[in-house]
Amino acid sequence: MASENIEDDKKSLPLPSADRTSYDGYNWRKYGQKQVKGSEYPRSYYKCTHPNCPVKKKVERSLDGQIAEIVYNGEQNHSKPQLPKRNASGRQGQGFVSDGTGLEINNPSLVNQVNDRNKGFEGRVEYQNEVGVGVQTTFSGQNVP
DNA sequence: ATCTTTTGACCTTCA
DNA sequence: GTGAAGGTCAAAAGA
Repeated sequence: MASENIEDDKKSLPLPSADRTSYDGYNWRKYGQKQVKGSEYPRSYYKCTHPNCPVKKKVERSLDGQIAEIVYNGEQNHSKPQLPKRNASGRQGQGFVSDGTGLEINNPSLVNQVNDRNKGFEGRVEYQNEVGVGVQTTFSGQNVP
């Protein structure tokens, strides 16, 4: 594999997942695309498809098809969707109903900032990460004094 | 039929 | 108050 597959073949995914863009465990719906100044690449805007999910995601790609920058806005208020969960008939108890990733939902400062539309703050900045348990909270800028 | 993606226009914010 | 850049919404098409 030299370096192709940039915009072709989309029906040959041996993996059960990776249906949407950058599979990170959540479902995103693209709601816009704009070209920002200073960058030759267009920026894509995604929003969580869950109800009551004020989570937004900004994704910028490079010509190589690699993620140049991913900016997450806000936090998931609900757990991850049940993807590879096959429940045969006769299921009742749920011993593992909590988040499958262990993502914590307690960021008053972040929510406050986002809610107040604070400037000089970009919520969370994350780079290409793997799915499963790669959820680190990296804060950029300054926090409340 | 449902859902997602795509594009244009409009709105918001900062200087 | 205007301009520019960025951000968001809506309608239509495709899968």
